[in-house]
Amino acid sequence: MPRRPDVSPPPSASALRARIHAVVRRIPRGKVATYGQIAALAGFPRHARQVGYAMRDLPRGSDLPWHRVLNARGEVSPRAAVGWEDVQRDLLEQEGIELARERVDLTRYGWKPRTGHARPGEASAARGKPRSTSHAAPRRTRG
DNA sequence: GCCGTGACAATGG
DNA sequence: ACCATTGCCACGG
Repeated sequence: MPRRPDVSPPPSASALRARIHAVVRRIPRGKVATYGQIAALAGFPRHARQVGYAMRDLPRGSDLPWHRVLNARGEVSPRAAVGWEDVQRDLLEQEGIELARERVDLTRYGWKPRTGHARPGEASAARGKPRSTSHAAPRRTRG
């Protein structure tokens, strides 16, 4: 067997990254999700930061809707390369997502993937609740 | 294998 | 509501 793993397919993307990508890809147009939310949905709670790195390492021209990922406050997170923050905001508005004072109202544009059976009406009730943004499992704190 | 870094998050003042 | 501090974790040098 001739040499093999010369340029082997180093997933380069750990299972974690692959998982993150899969979740980000599911964010519907016109909606946004937070880093912590993505991490939790990917099955890795408290790995919000890793989501940020995964986004940062995305190749230019990626088909992932990376612009729909915001921080827990509904803001565009600052990154190393300046200038892209405006690009992200543009992409968001392009989808009809409003930014009030550089901020997106998560209660309105936040993506709520069906986890179980959320009834309508509960949504309005949830508004104003001190949601820990940790989603699903409060486990521990911070993350 | 230890140390510093970082597209995050929660808490307290 | 804003700012500073603390906690968490994978990754790279």
